[in-house]
Amino acid sequence: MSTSKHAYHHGDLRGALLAHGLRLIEARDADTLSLREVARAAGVSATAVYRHFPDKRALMAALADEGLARLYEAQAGAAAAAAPGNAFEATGRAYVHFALAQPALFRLTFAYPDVFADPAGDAAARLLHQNALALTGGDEDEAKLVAVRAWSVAHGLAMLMLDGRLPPDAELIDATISAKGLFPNASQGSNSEASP
Amino acid sequence: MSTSKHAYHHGDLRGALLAHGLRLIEARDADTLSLREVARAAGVSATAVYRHFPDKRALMAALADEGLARLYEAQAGAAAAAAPGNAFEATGRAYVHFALAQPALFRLTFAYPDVFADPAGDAAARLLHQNALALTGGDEDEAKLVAVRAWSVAHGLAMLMLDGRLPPDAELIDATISAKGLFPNASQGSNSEASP
DNA sequence: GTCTAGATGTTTACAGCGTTACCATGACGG
DNA sequence: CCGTCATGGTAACGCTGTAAACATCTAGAC
Repeated sequence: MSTSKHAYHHGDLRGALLAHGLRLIEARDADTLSLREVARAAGVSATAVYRHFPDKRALMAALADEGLARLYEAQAGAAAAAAPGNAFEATGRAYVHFALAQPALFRLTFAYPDVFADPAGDAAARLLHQNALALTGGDEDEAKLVAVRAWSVAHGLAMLMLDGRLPPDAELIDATISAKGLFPNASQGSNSEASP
Repeated sequence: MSTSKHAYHHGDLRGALLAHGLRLIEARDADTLSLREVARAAGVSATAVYRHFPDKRALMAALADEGLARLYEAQAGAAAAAAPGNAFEATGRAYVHFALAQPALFRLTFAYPDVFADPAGDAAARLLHQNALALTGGDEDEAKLVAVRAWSVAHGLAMLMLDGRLPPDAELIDATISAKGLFPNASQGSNSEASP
């Protein structure tokens, strides 16, 4: 564990590869990140990567893991900062804004299905489920459906905006991700400003 | 116009390339179609493609055009076959089912934003707008929002299923793409929801 | 009919990619 | 001190998209 800068052995090449990979993909629009480019950024030969990841897919999946974690953080932060009744909408807005802010990372996050047993994925799913449950007043079956719909709306809106099919306007996001518009007859429990 | 099998000049290489490209991409899961593979399938050298398309992107965009046309046909067919009140839901279901049936073509369709001035895109947008307008009872502003929401739900659900985030169940599609669930207070004017 | 110009095809080549086989270095346990 | 093994590098293979130069067929002018 030398951690010296000019060591033949890197010390923590795996971490360095992930860090450089994230740095590279954040300043990018499409997910055109190459294994060789990441190795180059880390100042290492391309084949050195294979000592830490079996193939490119594994490297990208690790980056996708980190992307999912950041997406969850953005959502959780937005939910915590929002008023109690607006937490669900806030997470949805944060989801789409995250996608627009870091398009390549967002795409990468969903391009690699290996993120199944990911803790961040679990946390995000839990947050979504809780929000849905609050909206349905405890109805489990209805909450599952609401969760799928909410996720689909946010994900679809993000994708269509990223793909240039819809204008990436903040107002359009707000209007689309609207609990009142999407789930008008929900939440006898915790709704704040229900229709009079 | 020889159309003989051994002609030096192909006759309609552009059309042949598109046909072979579509045939190849239909039997595929990811959008990993290469220009050289299409050329090989057409029995032609790779660089011959450049006499008909400026680069690979243009070839893929042309394939995406055809994909969009087929997606629209699937939707229009489903709308025509459905009962009058269920046309909107039917188009949404057809959208997701098309994505599941031809994942690579569906992905390709949205991966190339050059399909802006496409007639099929216009037709699909018109169909969506009409369906939304019927649901809102003529309210234009509300119809635009409903259209965006419906598109987002269908597109997001399709993408999440293609990416292995949601199980590709027909029942889940039916339950999610439900006009009663998504737009419960529709078809009666529905203007009790306007924002402040 | 012949000639010529342009459209359409081929061959060759180049740089970049992911990946494998093999070699080099150096950290660590005996 | 020395061997072993994790961790690095080099060379090479087949693939990709694409440019340059060359070949062939077609179409119109005379």
